[in-house]
Order: sequence, then C-alpha cells, then structure tokens
Amino acid sequence: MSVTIKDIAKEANVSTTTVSRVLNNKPDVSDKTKKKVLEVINKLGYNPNGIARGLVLQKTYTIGLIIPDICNPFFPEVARGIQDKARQLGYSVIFYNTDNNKQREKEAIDLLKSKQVDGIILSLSMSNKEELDKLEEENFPVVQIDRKIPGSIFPTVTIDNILSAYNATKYLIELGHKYLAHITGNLGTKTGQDRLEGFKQALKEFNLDYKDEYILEGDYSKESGYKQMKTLLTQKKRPTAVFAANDLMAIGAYEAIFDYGLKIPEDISIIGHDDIDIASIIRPGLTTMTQPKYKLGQIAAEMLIKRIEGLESDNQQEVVLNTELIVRDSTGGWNDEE
Amino acid sequence: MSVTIKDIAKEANVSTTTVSRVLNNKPDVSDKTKKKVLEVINKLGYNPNGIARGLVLQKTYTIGLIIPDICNPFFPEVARGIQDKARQLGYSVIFYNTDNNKQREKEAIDLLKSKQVDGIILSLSMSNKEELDKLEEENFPVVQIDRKIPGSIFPTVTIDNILSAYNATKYLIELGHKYLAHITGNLGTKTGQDRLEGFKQALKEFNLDYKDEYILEGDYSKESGYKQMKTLLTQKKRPTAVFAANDLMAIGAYEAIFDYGLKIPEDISIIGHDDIDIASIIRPGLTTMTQPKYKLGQIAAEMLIKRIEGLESDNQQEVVLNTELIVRDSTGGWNDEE
DNA sequence: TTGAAAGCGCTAACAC
DNA sequence: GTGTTAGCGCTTTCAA
Repeated sequence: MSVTIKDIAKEANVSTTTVSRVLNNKPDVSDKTKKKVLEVINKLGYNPNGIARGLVLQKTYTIGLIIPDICNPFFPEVARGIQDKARQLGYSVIFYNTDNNKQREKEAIDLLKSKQVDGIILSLSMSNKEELDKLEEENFPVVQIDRKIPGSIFPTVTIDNILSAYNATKYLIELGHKYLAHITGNLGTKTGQDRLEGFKQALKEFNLDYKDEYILEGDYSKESGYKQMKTLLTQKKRPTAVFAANDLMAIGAYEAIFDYGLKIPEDISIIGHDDIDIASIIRPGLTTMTQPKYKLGQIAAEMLIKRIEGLESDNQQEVVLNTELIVRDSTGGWNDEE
Repeated sequence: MSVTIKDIAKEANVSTTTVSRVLNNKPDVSDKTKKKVLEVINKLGYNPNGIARGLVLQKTYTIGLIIPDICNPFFPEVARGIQDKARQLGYSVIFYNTDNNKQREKEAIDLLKSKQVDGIILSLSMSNKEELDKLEEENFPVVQIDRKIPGSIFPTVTIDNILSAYNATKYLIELGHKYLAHITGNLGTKTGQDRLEGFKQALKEFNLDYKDEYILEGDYSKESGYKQMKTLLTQKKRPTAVFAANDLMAIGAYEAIFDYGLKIPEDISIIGHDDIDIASIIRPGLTTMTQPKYKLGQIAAEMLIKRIEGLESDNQQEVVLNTELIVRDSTGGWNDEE
C-alpha cells in the first residue's frame, strides 16, 4: 500500500541498500546516484517506516511517560517540558495516566515495554517499588520525576520541598514576623511532610518558638484551609503570618480572614505554595513559591535520553530543583512594637 | 537480549508458529501443548515485541494526538479523555504540541505517520488545510477536535460556541436584564466570532435592542476584561448584565466593577465562559458555561478507533457538544421598575 | 494438531 | 561505490 524502500529502489534502478544509505546520510554513495534516489523519493512521496527500522535497530526513538493524572495542574507543564526536549532530541512520547493505581502502573509499564520504548519517565505511587525493581533488574532506562521511591536506584528529578518551605518561612521571618503558623498538607504525603519539615527548620534556625497550636493539618483543599485558618483566628494570640502548604488552602485562609473582617496583609500575611493560576488573579495577589515544572520536564527528558544513548552512566544521579519565591501582595512587613 | 518467541519455542519443544497461536488465542492447539507453552512463557518472563508484530500486522494499536499546547487549560482534560478511552479500547497515544505552528504541525504528522500510528486526533491551526488534504488523499483515519477546518471532510468533535453564548445570554435575559453587554474574545478567532454570534442571536430572539456601544472586543486576557468593563461603566446608561467571552475577562471585569464601588450581582450581573478553576474559587463565584472537555476527548477517541477498525464509515460525522450553565453567585435577577 | 517457510520494511555485514 | 544476503520478532499461508 504505502511506498517502501523497495519501490524507490526499483524506480531508481539501485539496490535497497543504496536507498537506505542515502536515507541515512551514509557515505559511500556517489553524488549522482544520491541525487537520483532523492529525486525518486520526492516523486513517489516516500515516508520511511519507523516500525521496520525500529525492529532492526532495536530502537524506536520513543519514550514513555507515566504520570498520575495529566489534569493535576502540576503535570501539563512537566509533560510539555518533556515533549519539547524529547522532540528536540528526536524522540516522541507516549503517555499514560494511572491515578496512582498500582495495577494501572504495571499495565502501563508492560505496554510501554511491549511497544519497545527506549526509556520511561515516571512518577509512580510510593508503594510501587516492585515494578521499579523489575525495571532495574533489566537495566531499563528510567528517570523518576516528582517523587523518588525510597530505595530505588534510578535517577530522579524532584522539587526540594523542604528547602522551599524553609525559604517561604524564612521570607516571613525576615519580614519581621514572630508568630508563624503553618497549615500543612496531607501529612500522609511526602510533600506534606517535607513542607512541614522546612517550616520547622526555619523556625529553629531563627530561634523562634515552635508552637503546636500553630501547626494544623489540612488536606490541600480550599475548605481545609478555610477551616484551619478559622481555628487559628480563634486562638488567644493569633499568628501574624501563615504559610499554607498549597495555594488552594491559602485561598481558603483568605476567606476565613475576610470573614473575620481582617485584612491581608495588614493584619495577617499569607504565603502559599505552587503558584497556581489563581495566585496571580486573586486579590490581594498571593505571595507563593513557584515550582520549575517545565524545567523539571526538560531535565528529566534530557537525562533519560542521555542515558538511552549511553552518554551518561551515573545511575544515582539526583537532581533537586529549587522553587522560587514570587512576592505579591499577601505578605507584608511586621513590627511587634506597633 | 530480551526473550523472544523463539526462545520459548525452543524451551517448550514446539515451533514458533505454535507459540504464536497460543499467544493469540488461536484455535487448533491441544490443551496439553497450550498449557506447556504458557508455562514456559511464565517461566521465562516473556513480553511480546509489539514492534515486530506491528510490522507484520501493519497495525500498531497506537494513535497520535496533535494539539496546540497541553498547558492550555482546555487540553489536559481532553487528553485525559482520549487516553482513557484509547486505553480501554487497547490503544496507546503519542502526543505532540505544536503551538499552532504550521511547520510543527507538518512535522508532527510526518513523524506520527512514520511511527505508523493507526490514526490521528488533531486540532490544527485554521489555515493548515494542506496537511489535512494530504491525509484525506491517503484516506488516513483522522478526527478533528475543538476546531473544524473549513472545507475538510474529516469527522469532527467540537463545542457549539454559538449555542453556548446564546444560552448564557438567554439566562441573563430570563433573569430580567434588558441592558446586556458583551465583552468579546479576539474576533480574529472562530470562537470569538461564534460567541458574539450567539449573543446577538439571543438578543434578537427576545427582541432586545442591539447596541454597538455594548459590544466591546477583548483578547481573552484579564486585562482586556478590566479595560472594557471600565469603558462599559462610563457609559451614560450602563448595562445591568455582561457576558464575557471567557472567565479570565469576566474576572477582569470584576475588578473594574469593584473599583467603581459597585456590587456583583446587585448592581451588575456577570457571566463568563469556560469554567476554569478560578471561577469556583473567586468571590462571588462566577456563573459560567462549562465545556464537556473530558467527554469530547472520549468521543473523539472512540470515533477514531471505530474508524480505524472499520466499524464506522460515515466520514462526514460531526459531533457538536453543548456546554452547560453553571450558576454561581455573579448573576442575579433584575427588575427595571426598581 | 503441528511445523516449515515466507515475508512485513528496513539496516548492516560482507563481498565485489 | 554498489549489490547480495541475512536477519530483527512476529504472523500466516500451506503442507504434512
């Protein structure tokens, strides 16, 4: 049906080998035949069959991407970074959503392997070490993103949540705040734990008191931010600044504060985390920490492809990216004399 | 390196043909040999080579997805719908972002074809009819999403923007509003034109005056919404309700209204379009029209795969999906007596 | 019920 | 500089 290398060989009166040679820019072809072959290729509208090529080369120039959910606002930019870099390096990307379901993760890996992808970038559920181990055994090229499964030896690109929370908190402290509260994320998640850890570290570093009643667990939802902020506001001495583990909870906190007739940042400073779209749109603009999502994707893709092409051997490589503080209007200086 | 059908054939003392037969659940294999083969497969940890299979079958069980940008909030859900449905039907998806760049679109199509995908779901820039024509000529399975290139014969899944704008406007009218304004999208886009058209149709249908000064062109940005709302507010008779062609502009309009010390919806009702995340988070909650993005993806994938598998012949098929009104707090009843 | 052989479209030794 | 041949891993006639 489709025009093959054979067709163009026949038409050009050369062997398929010769055609293959010009196709792949190999030397040892006279300019004359090369020109002729090229002409025929153009005339017949030839498009090489990557599948056939993949079979003999044992290489598909395709990588797999396994993520929990492309609809999670963290991932589109990551995926975009991966695809852009992959494309630039000559690779395509097949993607799967798993919803952190172990069965689906296994299915995705098996499928990707049967499609003979050259490598896989993945973000697996923390408990799924088995699959990673299998991949490891086969020495399959893999790069983990966003989360690193403990004990796995594959290279990793992650965000430094501890440092990020530390920096967010430090910013608040440097603004003059002494009574700092933290609405944590779900403490069942590594991210939630890390951000809490960073918060604590900053307090310690600046010799500020650690108050249990100033640390309340949320679940990343706006509602939980609202609820926990209310709790914070009813305490005898209310905090003058709060770090919410994500922007959604920060926005929930906004509402609780407005409900109390207080002002941001005059009465209370709020800092969030993630820099979702809403952060720049809401009033006052939410000061937050932004994650280098696109860059994370790019780096992961580059690492994987280097590994695939044997340009990189260090399997233990761990890239930890820093977030960046975005100062908007929800945070302000504080002076306890006033 | 990897274990092949040959390895398991040897180990099981049968021919590769027999192995292939049990792999594909073909009849004419004795239960005994079948069992034995299955055992060996398990023992050796065999994973079929889809590339080799694809070569002989001329079928890869892979589809392509070409979109402008996965970071555009419209697409993640669409992509998710496509991937979920594809997976359910046994297909994988390779995706490309093109930024509406014609060169990149061509590149993506060529690459996908060389990867021998079984079909493509795409959203091309409106001017890129050539590529579509080529695909058409080859009778390649394609489904267009979001936008239909005029004159193309491929099946399409789109959102009915005219009807959607009509319904948004109608809702405002039924609330009692008689002075309706519209901040349009970029009128260089089909979407912008269609939403304006729907607005006009509703006015006409309800015998309301069409006022040029009540129709101001924006560019989908929050800033343009702000600016045009200001213009609206400075007119002698200001509108009591405005339909913004997207939520971002609606939110810009919010700010202009607040700047004037006016209240939503008491002084002015606002309705947006798209139901982005922010719509439910901002106060007052933004009434808007939501697009069935996930469903659009699912339908597109199902249409494409049916076509690939020859279960569907009607190439002219056009599915037009309706949006749904989400009533929040930015719209209220109006009575001109008051 | 089973196997031998051909071939999918391509690349790579190897020979000329 | 060019062609012959074999083979990548699989499915599918066709014959036994």
